Amino acid sequence: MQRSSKNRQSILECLRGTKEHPSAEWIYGQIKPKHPNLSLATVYRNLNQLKAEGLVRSMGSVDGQERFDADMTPHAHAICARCGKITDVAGVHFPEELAEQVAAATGYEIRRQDLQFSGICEECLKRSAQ
Amino acid sequence: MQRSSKNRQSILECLRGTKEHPSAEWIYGQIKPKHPNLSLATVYRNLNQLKAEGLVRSMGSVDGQERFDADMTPHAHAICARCGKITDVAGVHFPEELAEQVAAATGYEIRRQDLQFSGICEECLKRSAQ
DNA sequence: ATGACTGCAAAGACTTTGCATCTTT
DNA sequence: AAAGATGCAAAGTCTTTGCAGTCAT
Repeated sequence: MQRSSKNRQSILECLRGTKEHPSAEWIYGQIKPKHPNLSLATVYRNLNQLKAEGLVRSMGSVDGQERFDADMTPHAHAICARCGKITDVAGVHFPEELAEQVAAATGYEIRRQDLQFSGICEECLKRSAQ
Repeated sequence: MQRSSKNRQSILECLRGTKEHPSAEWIYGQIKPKHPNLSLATVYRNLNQLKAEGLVRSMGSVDGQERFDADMTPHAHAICARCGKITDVAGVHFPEELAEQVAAATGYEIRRQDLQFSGICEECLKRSAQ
């Protein structure tokens, strides 16, 4: 049986309190100052556990690092191909019936759908304009 | 300037000739028998190069391995969370105007959009039904 | 007490890189 | 001959794991 753990709690709170869609290491960097003997392995272990519990999901890897999100509501993302930033996109909804179409076409039992846009973010555009 | 290379050629053909959305290692395994002194590093190097040229794209990582696709036409994918298989989904089109909405909402210059479904594939469903 | 959680260091897995050699132009 | 491409082995990254000690129940 699972117990309560301050580390796991902090990790979840950290993830819920940011829009960074961060990597394990970023989370570690945030929490470490307050819990000086936290280790990176614990962050990885807890992220995997939270993922298995469905409290957190993986956004896939950007530049070789897995990125996480605690916002489990369906929403689209935009990823900057240059700096790796991940931005939530509000107000873009994909029709629910798509999942059924896909299930019919592929035989899959669909559990999740992700709509991901990739391009260059506003800051990177400005930076390269100069 | 770039030169022609049998290795790169083979890798591209391999990728174009399969629906596996394979990893570097899978491609290596396919080509190695015909080119016995091919090295895995070369596969990685060429995949990166092909990616930079826009002839190949990355599907993101599945179980820690990056997966590639040479089909550059917009299409949706279904990924099996159990076995990692990636299946093309035909006939599911996302409205083009979405990209514009996203650009307006985020300030990004959108270059690509990916629609990804994840769930359990037909074979895995059968397997677990027994 | 028991089983879960943790830190640390070591191990693992995937990918990249340095370098000498071989190819293509 | 010059610039790319390659093989091999070594190095790098990110992530997981083994183990002994700690903590929650």
